Amino acid sequence: MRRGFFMRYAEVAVDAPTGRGRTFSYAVPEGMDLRAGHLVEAPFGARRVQGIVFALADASQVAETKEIGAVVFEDAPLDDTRLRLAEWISEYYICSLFEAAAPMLPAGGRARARTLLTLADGVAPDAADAPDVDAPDADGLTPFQQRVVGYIARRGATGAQQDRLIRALGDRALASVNSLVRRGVVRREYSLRGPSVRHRYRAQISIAADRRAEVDEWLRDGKQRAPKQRALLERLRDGGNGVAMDGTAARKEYGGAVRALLNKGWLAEESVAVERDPLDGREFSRKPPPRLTERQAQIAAAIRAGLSDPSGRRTFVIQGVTGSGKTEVYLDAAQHCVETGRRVIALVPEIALTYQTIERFAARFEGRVAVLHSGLSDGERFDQWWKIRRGDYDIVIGSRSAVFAPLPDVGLIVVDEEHEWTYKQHDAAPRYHARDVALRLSELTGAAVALGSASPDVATYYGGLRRRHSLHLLTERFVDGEGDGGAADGGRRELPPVSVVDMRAELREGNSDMFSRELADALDECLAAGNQAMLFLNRRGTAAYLQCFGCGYSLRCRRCDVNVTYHAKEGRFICHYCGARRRPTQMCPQCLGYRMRYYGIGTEAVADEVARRYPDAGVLRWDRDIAGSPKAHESLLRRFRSGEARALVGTQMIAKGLHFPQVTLVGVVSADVGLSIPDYRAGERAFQLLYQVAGRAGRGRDEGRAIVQTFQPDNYAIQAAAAQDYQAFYTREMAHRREQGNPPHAKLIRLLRTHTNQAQCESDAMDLAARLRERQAEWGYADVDVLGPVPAYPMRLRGRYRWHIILRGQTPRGLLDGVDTPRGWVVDVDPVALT
DNA sequence: AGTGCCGAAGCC
DNA sequence: GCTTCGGCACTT
Repeated sequence: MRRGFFMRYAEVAVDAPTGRGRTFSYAVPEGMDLRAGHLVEAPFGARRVQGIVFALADASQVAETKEIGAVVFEDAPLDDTRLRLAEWISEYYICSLFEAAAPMLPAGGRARARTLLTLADGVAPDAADAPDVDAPDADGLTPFQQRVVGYIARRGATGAQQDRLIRALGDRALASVNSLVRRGVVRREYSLRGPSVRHRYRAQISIAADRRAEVDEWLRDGKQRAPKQRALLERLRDGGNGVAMDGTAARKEYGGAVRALLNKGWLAEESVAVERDPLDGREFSRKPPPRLTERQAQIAAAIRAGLSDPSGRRTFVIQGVTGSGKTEVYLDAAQHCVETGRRVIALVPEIALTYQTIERFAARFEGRVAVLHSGLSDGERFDQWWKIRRGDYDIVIGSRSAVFAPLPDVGLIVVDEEHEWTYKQHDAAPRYHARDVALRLSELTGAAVALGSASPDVATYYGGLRRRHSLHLLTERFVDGEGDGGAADGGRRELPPVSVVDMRAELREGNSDMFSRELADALDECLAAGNQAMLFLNRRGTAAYLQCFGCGYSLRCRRCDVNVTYHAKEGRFICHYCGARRRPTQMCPQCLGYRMRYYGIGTEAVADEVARRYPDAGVLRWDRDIAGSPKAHESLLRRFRSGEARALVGTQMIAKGLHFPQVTLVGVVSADVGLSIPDYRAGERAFQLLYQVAGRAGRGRDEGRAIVQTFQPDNYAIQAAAAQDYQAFYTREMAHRREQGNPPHAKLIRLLRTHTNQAQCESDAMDLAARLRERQAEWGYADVDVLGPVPAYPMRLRGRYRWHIILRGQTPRGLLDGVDTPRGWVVDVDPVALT
């Protein structure tokens, strides 16, 4: 958009906790070339903050405006489509417009304002050296204010960051700081650092275009001295037209000759952006696209049709069992999309676990694929971002946040394993679901969306049955050498038989081992035959908890209201919520007796047990403790695939997307973890996990089997997973959802209050719930339930108490219209878990 | 998020 | 009648 004479004002979403959709008017300085989508810096109150220009206008909201301070990147990071998308996110997920747009900025582009605190001149830091003394000192500071001064004093001349101080000393430290600043004891300063990442440039020299003739003539005349200048010029000339050399290298080699020629004007030097590309130099084996099966071809044709007719339904749900070749369908659709001149975003739940999928995209579209993942350096991500925006790639593949990639002309969005919970961001605003953002992006751009899963989210499947989406089944499963199926020349394969073992019966009959007799026998047989086995358990560590046999006390985290899990290798108890470590204790801290016992098992214990029983099998453990980085993943993957290790013990990580042809036995050591948590989606979660785990067996030439151990053999989710029957699960689950009025029959919004003080937390939650109920009565929102407040689980996390209110109904959002989120509250729309 | 303002509570 | 604290509205 060109800024006309009248466009003297900009509507800017500032990086401050404003209400949803809100912008502030700023004057555009004379001569500033400002457009919608620009990232700017602007004064806001006493501070300077970043902002995003959403519109230019010839009038302002207020009489007096301040001026935009600076434009951060010359090119506007957000295009019109993304501005509209941010508006929707702000409204739908109830967050500020800036928060909504922030994930669409180039990596490292967002610069947080920092508040620095220093002691004012003349304040003796030693006045606060004894922070725990109760009596007020000569300065008249309260003991707590002394602690604050002490904290700042310890940071010295550099100053203390206010947000860190508040994290260290608690919320009330802010009030003390305010009072200390007012009294002149503490000085407060603000800083807004620029983006942490910039384009990397290198100097490049070449013969100046307009002096070429002169240079040629000088070189022809063989008599001149200055041999270095001559050598450099000859090299640049003979390299062909417009040949250039790196400036630094040239100076190193030719010394002063460079400077001399630049001064003479015969050489030109310019800055060229250096590209940092993580896939550069990696090779992918390129295979011709396989012939699609009849079923795959039908689905591919439907998507192709959807790609060329954006007026029809263009969301395609592909329910395909593990190994049925969904990826081939994605690849075909992607190819068609690229051939028609549009681009593709492919989302995968977790890069490290879906590396095979990425490799297949990279191989099919060599050199045209950008991979976005957390393992990249900021610089790599930054450069990728701008290249994607320029249209240098046809395909962007990445996890959740890749849905915000600045790809021009998006024609297709693939969401692989669409049911995965990692697609929902729950820990920071915007609390978006990447699949739902993709659907919205599709509405804005006309792009088609392919949602693939073996066990779709019941809400997605419901959308398919209601014909909101186009629903397709891929039921045949194929044996193949490598990758996620699809080879038409492979043989058909039935799903592996799954048996459910009742662990209560096992106990009654005197077997208290972690393995039932059936699983133990199957392991013997599998390993003796030289095959591989995978054992699954949804808990890391060795023992689930340590409890006193005398008084019932169990060892808990100091900052969270949960038991801590024992990790034998480290010899420590670890809190799985905050990571805090505790030493083991033999004496009960409560009754001072010596009867502490270890209860429950984790992956570490299972791996140890397998290693004890089968010393020669080679046991690998695969969970978050082991596989922290993508490198570690790859190395584990290689060791298991090569057959060097024949047993793999792990958490849900091993259930996802990986393909091991030699695995003939999958054992679920305990299917029960997480099944009894108070969450309406517990059943769905258990089903998805078990369904996937069981599907891991028998993907090669040998038959496979799966054994599920459980204390709840009658649970519908476990039974349906064992029967590998999605329909059965769906029917039962939907009946429950309907009965209880839960999604997809209603929408949920979760309001979470956290506070270091338990009573304050609870009473704030009570107050808000009461206000909402009043509002509900007044406005007549009879179809919205205000549930709670109740303590969230865990009730305390990282030292903060947690209470929440759940809004449930057809339009729960209406109750929050015009309500700004109070401080200390988190709003989560469509929460993925109610814990 | 930071800040100024206002009323309530604390202090002499 | 004075100061301090905590909640609240405003920032363009």
